[in-house]
Amino acid sequence: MVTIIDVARAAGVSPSTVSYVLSGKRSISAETRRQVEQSIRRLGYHPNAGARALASSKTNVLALVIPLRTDLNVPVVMEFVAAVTTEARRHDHDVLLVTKDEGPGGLKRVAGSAIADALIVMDVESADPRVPMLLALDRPAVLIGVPGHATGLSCVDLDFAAAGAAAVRHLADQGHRSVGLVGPSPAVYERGTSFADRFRRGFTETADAHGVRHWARPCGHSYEAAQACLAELFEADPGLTGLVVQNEAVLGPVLSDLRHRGKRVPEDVSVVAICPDSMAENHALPLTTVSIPTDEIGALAVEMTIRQLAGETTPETRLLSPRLTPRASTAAAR
Amino acid sequence: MVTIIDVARAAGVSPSTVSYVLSGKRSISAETRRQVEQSIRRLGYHPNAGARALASSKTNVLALVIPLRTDLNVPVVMEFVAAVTTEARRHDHDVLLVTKDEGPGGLKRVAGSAIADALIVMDVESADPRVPMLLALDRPAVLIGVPGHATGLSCVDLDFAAAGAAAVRHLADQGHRSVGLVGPSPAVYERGTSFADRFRRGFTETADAHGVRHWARPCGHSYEAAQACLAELFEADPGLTGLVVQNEAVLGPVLSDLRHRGKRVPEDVSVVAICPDSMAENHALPLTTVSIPTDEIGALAVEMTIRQLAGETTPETRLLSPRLTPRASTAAAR
DNA sequence: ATGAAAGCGCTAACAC
DNA sequence: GTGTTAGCGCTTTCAT
Repeated sequence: MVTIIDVARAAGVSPSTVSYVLSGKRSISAETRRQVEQSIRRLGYHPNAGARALASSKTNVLALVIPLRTDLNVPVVMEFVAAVTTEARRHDHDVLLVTKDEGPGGLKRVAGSAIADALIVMDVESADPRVPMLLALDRPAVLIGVPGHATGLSCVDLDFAAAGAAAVRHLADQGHRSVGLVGPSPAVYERGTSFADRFRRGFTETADAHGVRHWARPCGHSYEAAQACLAELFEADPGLTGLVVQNEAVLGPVLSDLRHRGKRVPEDVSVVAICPDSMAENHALPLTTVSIPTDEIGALAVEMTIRQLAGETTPETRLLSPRLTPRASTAAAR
Repeated sequence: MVTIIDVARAAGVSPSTVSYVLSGKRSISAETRRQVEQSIRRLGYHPNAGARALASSKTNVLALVIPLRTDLNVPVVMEFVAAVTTEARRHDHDVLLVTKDEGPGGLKRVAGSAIADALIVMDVESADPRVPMLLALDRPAVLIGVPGHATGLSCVDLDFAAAGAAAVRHLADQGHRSVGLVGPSPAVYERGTSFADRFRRGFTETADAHGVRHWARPCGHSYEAAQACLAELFEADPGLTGLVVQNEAVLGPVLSDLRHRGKRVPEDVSVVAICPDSMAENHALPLTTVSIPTDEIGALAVEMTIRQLAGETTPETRLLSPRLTPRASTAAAR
């Protein structure tokens, strides 16, 4: 193994000089820098992460806590993971994966063993035991999603209330007078994952404000669940002409069940999907969406984490404004 | 921060004794162990990962290299990530994420900085520049998937040739005389990701062996691509009655396009899907599958890695036997 | 602008 | 069965 001492010897300088060339924390003569950099390259030197962490108390690693459940949209989770990892590298950090099923203990383990400098936590629930743990840990931390009530932790998320509102407004503007929401699975509501409630609130309030009749139903991830959900919605109002689907996993089933019912999209029913844009364009019919900007959210989470690591201390909650992209699945009500 | 010295003092023993209690590397009297364990708990001690890594040259971290591309099945990738992470924890290891786009340099960085003890690499291509790098690195490494030709690296994967064979055999046994393969996207074939070729070979050879006519086509991830793919297949043989879909992303589109063509499943066309079981059961029609056992593959990859870390040195390639589960999407040919 | 040296917290000989 | 101690490779004062 090549150490900093090998490099120092080869360059004819002291180890500390090599360290300073690497960190840029003090000025180095051009000639020395050249020598050192050349030796580093020639020897193929890489600073030892453990030694560095021990000496500096910084690992340059961010822990990312991901949900394992399948009642969430797996591809969406994967997009977050990719976005966070990519952005972390951009800031010279690595990402350590922690699974949600480790619970608060997992966070404690990571913080206690100083294996990561900060934590990014996904899929936070309303009374999530990890929130008090994060507070107690007193490490830089950012939540992707927001817990039920303010906690003093930094959060990033799509403004789901505004997203729900945008979806309904789009339909209302097109003359729809009765709309249905195909929501996330019941389990998501039950454990109080707030994005579901926030979205439904935006949906409901905006529909009320526009005098639009509205029904909201959770929906499991199977075809049968989607079928049952639509059955309920159309039973509640056979005249329903607008559908908002906040459950990307059943987009396919919803669209085919509509077909079975003899409802054409968008002639008979307009459909707005809430999902990443990448998932809206590969359907038989390109879907009007309120997009979930996973890249932006992931990148922002990392930026906020890095800023906390740099000393910024006041927690902030950033809710990104939704963007609705009209495509072929919505049209004016007849 | 609580250090091993604090624990030692509290327990009235030396630091090394605490270390040995933790590692179990020498015998400790019951009483001493009790004292130490109690102090550890009382003080909330966690060994510092950096210090440990520095002193022992072991990080207890596995690097997992994941593809970011979307021409692979994202949910499948996510399942691997989850399986690897879960199994790693079972062996007291953590997982560090590295993205494929870092290329060979990423592997070098991870190995060079000793930030992980071993590497697990997904989505290996036929002339993958990461293979020679892995060989040069001389660290424990396991590939999920197999490169074009033997490399001296350990590999785990589904036996895709056998999977292709099983799918065709199932159809042939039901009396189908002409079958089509909806394959992964062209890009997957182009970069020589071998699972696609191995599957197609199993498909082709088995069809030949059974005297079954066969056509294979790659298929992009959009609805249009699926439509075009089926158009080509049915143009090649309008009498086609068996379809093998090795592209989970277009399962929905394929099924709806079949409907548009007036082909009922399974009355007119039988469909076998290659995908994780979790993805086969949520369709309008439960699908006959050859399942991709992501959990097993991921867990096995970790086990093989851990075994290498324990000193096992001979590389091995493990191809898991496919399992076909008949469901409602296949039936006897009329 | 550079060097010397004291740790960072732990493991693993080496003692007894 | 337990204690002592020399590093592991780096960062960062403190000197000059």
